[in-house]
Amino acid sequence: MMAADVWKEYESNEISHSVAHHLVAIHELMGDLGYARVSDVARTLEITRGSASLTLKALKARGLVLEDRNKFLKLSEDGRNIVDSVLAKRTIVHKFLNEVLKLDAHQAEVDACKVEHLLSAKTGEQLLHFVRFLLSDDPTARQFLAEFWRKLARTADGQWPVQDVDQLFELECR
Amino acid sequence: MMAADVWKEYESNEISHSVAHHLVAIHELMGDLGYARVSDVARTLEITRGSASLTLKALKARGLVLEDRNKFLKLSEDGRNIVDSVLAKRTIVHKFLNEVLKLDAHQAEVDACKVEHLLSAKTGEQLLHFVRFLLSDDPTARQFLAEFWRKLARTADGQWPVQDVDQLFELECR
DNA sequence: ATCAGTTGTTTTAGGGGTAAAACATCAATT
DNA sequence: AATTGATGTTTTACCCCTAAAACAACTGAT
Repeated sequence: MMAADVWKEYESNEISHSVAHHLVAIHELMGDLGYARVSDVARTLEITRGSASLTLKALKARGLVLEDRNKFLKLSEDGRNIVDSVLAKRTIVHKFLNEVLKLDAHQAEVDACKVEHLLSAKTGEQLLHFVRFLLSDDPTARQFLAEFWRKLARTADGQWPVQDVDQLFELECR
Repeated sequence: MMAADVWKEYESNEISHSVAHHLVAIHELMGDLGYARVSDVARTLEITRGSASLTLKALKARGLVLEDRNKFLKLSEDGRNIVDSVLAKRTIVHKFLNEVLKLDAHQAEVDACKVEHLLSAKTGEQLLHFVRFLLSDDPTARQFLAEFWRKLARTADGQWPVQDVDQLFELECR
């Protein structure tokens, strides 16, 4: 059985999906336009200015977003750190899903987007090491990937979701 | 830039974290006690009966949970399918994080719990194939894992989050 | 100087999820 | 029969996120 403190950590996540994307939007706008205002964030995320205004007000109060005398926004040091960790996880998860598991780019993007802000730093770090080695030119890695993809190509899909997991890994939970 | 229809899919997820755990709780209670009432679910999840009552009322309305004449709950066919897919993803993600990436069991449990209901079926399926082969007795897989773990052991941690990702994978987004 | 468009904000409202409290039912104990 | 405990529900309220609408302020064009 899963302890309640485990599943309840989900809601107590310091950084929500929405907040992550507001911060990333500011980061990208700074790169693209050189500035970021409430309207720019709203347009980027395709939400109303009112909604962006409220969320960004909260982020200013949390010290993740700073504001100009002229209402121009930028990330604080803390905000930048969050964006860095989120984008790093997004990148590595996308790479793993797309280039290793061979999911199409759109599905990889959607799934990476869903989990990027939820994975722990340690998980992101280990996944980075793993994917880095997996996609390196190390002959062991190359041979393994070639063999995996070969087997994958001959696998008939369709037995998902669960019966397989039970057979292959002795499962106590069913 | 990430299109808004991608990041907005998060909220439009058919099955929320909370709902997933209510359904799984019923599943587990059926296995443990042979029955599941509102109070049992509330006790399992460590939330109030009132909160569980409201959520489960919604799940009954959605046809995922069925109710006895005596207020005893059980999963519908749809509810069972959701539980199966969620538990399958939880299991395979946990196995990957713990047995491949060598995260400790608790961290693996927390991270798996956070993403289990968000991953697409296709991602779960591919991950299953991947982990199955990776942990099989195939010599290519065994050699690869041994080499990865050997390299991992000599890696000094701490360069997370992001500078590394940039160097290793030419990144357009920063 | 006026008018239109853009921008930022607040207010109001709704959905999801939760807690706290009040309430009604029911069963077992006395 | 009366009390106690467990159970299920509703109400109220709060937090997060969003939309819609109204409002104020600023900018630019005429």
